[in-house]
Amino acid sequence: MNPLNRQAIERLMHYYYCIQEEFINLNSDCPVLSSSQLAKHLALDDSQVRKDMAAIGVKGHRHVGFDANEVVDKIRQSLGFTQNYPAVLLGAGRLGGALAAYEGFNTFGLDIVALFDADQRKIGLSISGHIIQPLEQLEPVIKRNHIHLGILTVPSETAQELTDRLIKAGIQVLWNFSPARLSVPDNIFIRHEHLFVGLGQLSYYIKKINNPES
Amino acid sequence: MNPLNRQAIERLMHYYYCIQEEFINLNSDCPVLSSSQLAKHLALDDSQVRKDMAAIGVKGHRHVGFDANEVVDKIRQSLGFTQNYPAVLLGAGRLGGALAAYEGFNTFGLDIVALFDADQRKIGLSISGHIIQPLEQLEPVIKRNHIHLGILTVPSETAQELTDRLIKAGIQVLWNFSPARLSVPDNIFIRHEHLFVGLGQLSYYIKKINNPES
DNA sequence: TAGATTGTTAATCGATTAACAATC
DNA sequence: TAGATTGTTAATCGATTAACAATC
Repeated sequence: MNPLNRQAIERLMHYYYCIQEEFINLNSDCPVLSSSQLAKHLALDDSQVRKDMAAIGVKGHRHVGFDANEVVDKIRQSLGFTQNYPAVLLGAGRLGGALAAYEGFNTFGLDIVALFDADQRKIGLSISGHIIQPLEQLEPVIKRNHIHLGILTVPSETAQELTDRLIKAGIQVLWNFSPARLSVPDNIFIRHEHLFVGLGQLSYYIKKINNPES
Repeated sequence: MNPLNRQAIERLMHYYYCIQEEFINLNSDCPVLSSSQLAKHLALDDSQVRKDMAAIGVKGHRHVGFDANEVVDKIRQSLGFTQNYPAVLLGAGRLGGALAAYEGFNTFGLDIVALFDADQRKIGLSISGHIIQPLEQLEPVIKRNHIHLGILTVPSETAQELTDRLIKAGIQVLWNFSPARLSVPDNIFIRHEHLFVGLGQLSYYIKKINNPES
């Protein structure tokens, strides 16, 4: 199977969410969707949808469409949701707490097994079933549980230092919510959720509302 | 001035953050940067940087580079950070609280003036100086303060309904943190922070670690 | 001056869209 | 069957990269 590029993975995620919301369990036990239906929901071209289906090995039925359950299964296989993967979360503030408490992520295989915080006063507190641990426990917990994924919801000042510790302890995939641009070795995969980037678009659009000609 | 596309705005935001971190106030009161320096920091091509500078009207100096302060100023003007813009935030949960409390957004002109929640028990509580108000106050607050931007950190079940109310009340720009795909009229700008999309990439990469050949 | 850097045009690249034969 | 839908190749489009003259 050819590797999936960034855009394809993003589209697959939208298909996955959309199909479960709109096509599954509505009024049929064998729901069917056509490429043009799905394309319309997500504002894509229908041949794009058919290419993506081919990329994950779903065969459609001419004159009928694709089997919605099969599409969902193949997306789960292609993106790896069939196996749960454990993660550590660093920074048990409001954002970290929100991520730890959000159950919707389970659907995608994510299993946050441990929370850490530098603030001594938070140690021992519990967020939706997880006890906040001190950073000294970071390395043993990662090794004991064979964890590959680290989630960073810490202030940008400590983000690089903690990233280095995570990588040293064996973490290979990072999900960064701090505004910091972190440097990591080539073999480490890092996804940044740089929320401030979105503000650029919002601000630009608001400026245009107030100032239509410029 | 030509309109800026999505990618250009995103790059400008990274320039803005990077320049303030790395170039300003280090050891000079007239800091200078070359397109290749900036490009290296952000893993871009240097001609891309020069094109972006041209797009926002910054003139470089041959043999020298660009004036860092001028670049920052022109980005602020181009994206509209020079004027603060007020916003309402709906959903004072952990994520909403994190956004309301994050001061870094002020740098980009964002000013969250009011928090709302459907939960009666939260009404009157305060998050970093903002009192949580009941949803009945939504329309009068938006109109009184001439607010254009609405931030949604509510569960996906109520997201569409609240979106409709916001638009009716005059909101033209939306920042959506719920996983819902919301339908809005063509003249409304909406930016989705669909965090679950990132999980697709993380999961796919973790699968490849465990399973390198496939 | 020579070397370095911008500014801009041309070339390349990759992703998206269009088209259409195959076929149920 | 006729109409609808897939599967796939070709065409288009837009963004990125390369190249290089201008010049401080």
